[in-house]
Amino acid sequence: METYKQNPDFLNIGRKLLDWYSVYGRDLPFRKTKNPYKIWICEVVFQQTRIAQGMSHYLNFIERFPDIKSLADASTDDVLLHWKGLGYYSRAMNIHKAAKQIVEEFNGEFPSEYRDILKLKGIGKYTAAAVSSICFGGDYPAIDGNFYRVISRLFADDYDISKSTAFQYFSEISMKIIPENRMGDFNQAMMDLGSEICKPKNPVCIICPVNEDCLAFSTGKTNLFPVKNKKTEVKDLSLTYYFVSFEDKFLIRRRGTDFIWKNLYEFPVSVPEAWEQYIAKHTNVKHKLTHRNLNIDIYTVNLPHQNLFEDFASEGDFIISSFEESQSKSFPKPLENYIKHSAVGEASFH
DNA sequence: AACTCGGGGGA
DNA sequence: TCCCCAGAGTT
Repeated sequence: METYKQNPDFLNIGRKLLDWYSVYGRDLPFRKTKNPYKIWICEVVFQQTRIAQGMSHYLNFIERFPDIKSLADASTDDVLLHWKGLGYYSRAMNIHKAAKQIVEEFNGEFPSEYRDILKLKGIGKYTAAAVSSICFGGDYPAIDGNFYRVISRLFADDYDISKSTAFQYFSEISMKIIPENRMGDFNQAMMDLGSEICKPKNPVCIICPVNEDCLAFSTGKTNLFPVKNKKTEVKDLSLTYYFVSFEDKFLIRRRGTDFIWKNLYEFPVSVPEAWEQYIAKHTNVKHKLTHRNLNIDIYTVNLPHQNLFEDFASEGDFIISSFEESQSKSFPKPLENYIKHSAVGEASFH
C-alpha cells in the first residue's frame, strides 16, 4: 500500500505531534533528565512492559544502582533481586553485562555514538535510537509498538508489523514526517500519543492532534490497524517442585541459563522415593504467562532429622535458606507467592 | 526469518 | 479469553 506517499504535508504532522507533546506529554521521572544511564535503564525496564507495571522497579533500580559503576560492581543476585517479578529476566543480566562493558570498553562513560551504543548487550535498534536521540541528539527514530500503531493508522498502511522487515519499512516512512533536530522529543511524543491517545483498543481519536491527517480515522478503520498476522501459540507446561523444609529452613537452588526464569532460584524438582512418607501437603498452582499456561505441583516435605536435610542439600548442591535470606534472592512469581504464603513465610512475619 | 523469553492489565 | 506493552538475543 502506497497511500502515505500521497499525503500532502508530512512535516506538518511531525510539528503537530511536537506541539501536542510540549503541552500534553506525560510527566514521568525519567523525562527530567538526559542522563544516558537513567534513560538506558528506563528504556530497558519498559521493553514490553507498561509504565504502571515497571515504574516501581525502575525507581528502586536507580536508587540501588545510581550510576554505571555501582551497577558494574554489583552481584548477579543483587541485580536480579531488583528485577524480581518484572519478567524477561535476561534483560537484567544484559544490563549488568553492559555496565561492565561500558567500564571496560568505554572507560566507564556511556558511549555517545549510535554505533557504539548498539554494541552494548541488551541494546537493540530501538533502545539505541531512544538513548541516542534523547541524550545525544542522534537522528534515529525509536521504532516500537507505539510507532508501528501510530504510523500504520495515520496512513492506513496494512504492512504486517510482525514481519522482521517492518522496522526498516516504518523507519523509512517515519523519516518523512520528523522535523529536523527534534528526534528525541519526537520519539517521546510518539510514545505518549500511542499510550494516551492512539491506544491499541478504543483510541481517543476525538482529541488526537493529528486526527485530521489520519486516514484510518477518516475512514473509520482504526480498529483494522496495525496489521499483525503472526499468532503466538499458547502451550501448557507442567512443573513439579518439592518444598523441602526442616524447622524454619528450606532448600533452594539457582536455575540454569536455559529455558525460562534464567538464573532465578527455585525449589528441588525431585526427592528420594523413600521420602514419600514425609510429604505432608500438595498444592497445585496455576499461573498464566504470555505464551504458556503453567501448572505447578508443589509438595511439602517436612523432614524429621536435620542430617537428612543437610545430606540432601550438599549432595544436590542446594542452598539451605531461611525466609529472610530468600527475600534477597529472585524467584519466579509463582514460587515467590508460594514462599510468601507458606508456613515458613508466615512464621517469619510474627 | 522464526522462535523464545514474564508478567500484568484492559476489554 | 485474547491481545498488547518504551524489544532483544539466538538459531
